[in-house]
Amino acid sequence: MGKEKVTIYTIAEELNMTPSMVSRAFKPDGKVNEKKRQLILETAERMGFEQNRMASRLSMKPIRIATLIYGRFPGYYDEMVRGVEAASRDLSDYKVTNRLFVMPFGEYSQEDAYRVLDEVEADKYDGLVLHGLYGEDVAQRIDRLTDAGVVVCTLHNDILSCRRLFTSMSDTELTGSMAAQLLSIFLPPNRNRMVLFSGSMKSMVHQTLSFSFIRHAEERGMTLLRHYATEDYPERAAEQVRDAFETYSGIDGIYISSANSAPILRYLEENRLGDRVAVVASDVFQELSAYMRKGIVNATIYQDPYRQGKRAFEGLFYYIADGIKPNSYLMTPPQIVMTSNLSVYERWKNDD
Amino acid sequence: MGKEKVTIYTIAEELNMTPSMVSRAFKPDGKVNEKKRQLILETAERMGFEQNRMASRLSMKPIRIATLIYGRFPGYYDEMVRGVEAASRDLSDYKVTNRLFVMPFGEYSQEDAYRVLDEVEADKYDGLVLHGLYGEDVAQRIDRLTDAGVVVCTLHNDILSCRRLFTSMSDTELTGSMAAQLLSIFLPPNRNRMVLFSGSMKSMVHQTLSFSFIRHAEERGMTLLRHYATEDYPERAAEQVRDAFETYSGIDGIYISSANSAPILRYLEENRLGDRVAVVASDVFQELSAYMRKGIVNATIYQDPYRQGKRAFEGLFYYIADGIKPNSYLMTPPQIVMTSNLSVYERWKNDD
DNA sequence: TTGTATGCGTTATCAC
DNA sequence: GTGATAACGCATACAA
Repeated sequence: MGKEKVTIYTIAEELNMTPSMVSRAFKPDGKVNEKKRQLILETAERMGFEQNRMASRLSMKPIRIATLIYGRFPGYYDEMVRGVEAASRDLSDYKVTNRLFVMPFGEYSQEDAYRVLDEVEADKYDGLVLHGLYGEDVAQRIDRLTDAGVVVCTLHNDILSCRRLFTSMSDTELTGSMAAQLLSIFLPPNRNRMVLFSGSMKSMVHQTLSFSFIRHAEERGMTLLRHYATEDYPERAAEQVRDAFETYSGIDGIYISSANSAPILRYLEENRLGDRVAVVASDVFQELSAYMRKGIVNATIYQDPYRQGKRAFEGLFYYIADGIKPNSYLMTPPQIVMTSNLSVYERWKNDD
Repeated sequence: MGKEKVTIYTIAEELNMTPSMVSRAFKPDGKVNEKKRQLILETAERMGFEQNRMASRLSMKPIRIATLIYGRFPGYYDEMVRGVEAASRDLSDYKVTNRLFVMPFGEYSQEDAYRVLDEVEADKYDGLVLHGLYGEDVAQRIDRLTDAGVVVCTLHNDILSCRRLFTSMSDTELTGSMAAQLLSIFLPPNRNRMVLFSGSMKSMVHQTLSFSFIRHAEERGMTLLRHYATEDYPERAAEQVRDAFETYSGIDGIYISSANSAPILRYLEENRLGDRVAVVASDVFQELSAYMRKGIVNATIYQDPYRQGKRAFEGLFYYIADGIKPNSYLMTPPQIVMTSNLSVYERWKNDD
């Protein structure tokens, strides 16, 4: 079994060619006689050659990626940032670097964010991970970046009709279905009237999520009393939950499909509705943890922002470095969290 | 911000030394004047030097790791193997190779497995991932391997009182607690009598798992009628489930903490107990999937054997390559699976 | 199109 | 201890 390591030298020797010849044969645009290329590729295959991407990248110029996070909920986008940074660290030996711009929604204006895009374009970065920017303007900017040679991927949200390479997001269709099943489990026997609090209907993510939930909830025989779009504004959510309980007498369950759950849960606590109403929430952050432990929230659906961020950066790198085109959507499966496994997801306590 | 890449050359130049000097300063046993070493380390820190492990590994000799899987349930150990292979692939650029020995329990004897250990020792592998071997003999063999310079980690199960470096396994304490909560949720109202079917009590894994479950179940007010240890034998499980329902009249719930669930579920189906008895099972494999879809199983706890395998190999590599000592236990958190998210875990359908 | 020479960042070897 | 020099495996500018 004494199989020697097979390199481009081994192959070159076997074929009486030079190593550079072999090297070039693997680059799609390398200048090589097509016949020889075929020959090289075949014998490489036969000899069990495996490119050492390490040595390869070592002799190539560094890859520069920028990450712009225009985030709403710190507990959420912090995790995405951690994921991006983890990927960047894991791949740093391949000479990729990440330039990170974290701009919380309240502290920075949209103009500030656009200025970063300018910089990314001017500095000719190789790739961009983009989160939290929406709308037609952004679509155009992304196309401009793409034309300038910057590969763009969006994180957590997609931006339609533009030439971003892919989107790394949570599987919203799946999330809706899981939420429906969870809520149906926690609903009191023979009771099935519930309310949905979602994010903004201008966002694709929340659209598909809401749609999926409603569909699956109906399949399970639940009745949707009302769908409130909180638009990610806490005050809005506070008003709406009050409205809900004033308008409808028998609310048995609530699904909060965005991270904007605190005002709603506070209302439930203050009005001692905790064990009368089944609640399924989204994500895991400090405030929510507390409500879970108090028994206000029965379960929550963790969207794994860490993994979303990680996969975004990785996808970008593998495309830029190796030309491996990822699927248009990298869907990260969400996970079910209840009190028994809550500690696993309280990342601010762990240090892994 | 035009920070040049800082390499050992940059540092050497700064200090009027040679690159070799700098390189040696980072190796604990490198021959360097202690004062100079300090100086080098400090300026490296100051200049923001980051070792390129890629270039480093490139000039070092390959690392050889062997993986021995003496597995019981194909659906389970196949996933572990996939995880090990994924890690091996991801790290292959660092010149690590994996020699894989998969020996199904029925087809191979313990002697066959021991022979592999001999080979690993004789061939002076750098590391070994070991799964499915138990007992005092193995402990001694592991110590011998360790003395011979082979770093050993165990996968899925620990082996006590031996000098294995670490164990990669699922978090059994957590699993027990999750199982208890899940079962309590699915139990019919005001009913709480349940039975536990576990693996062998000779195995640490199943001991702590059972113990954790029983403790948490009691905390939640459930009554354990009986604890059967199926010893991983299907026939045994079949007998025991019959015995259980003949002996106890009001069984409300069942937790099956091992992968040996098929005979039990078949019994439930044949006797139309599906919607009278709440069932929480373990892992995800084809047969179980079917029972979930039929409504016999309410939920299952996925132990993520893929990740367990991946982390085992990675841990070994990082220790051998960089001397980074992992925790004694790498605990992989289990995940909750119900019909709505079942498809995510049906790996035999997916090809990621 | 093909070959040569050089570089990528680090370690190992072997003189000094 | 210290300093040259040759690897490691591959890509590429440049010459042929």
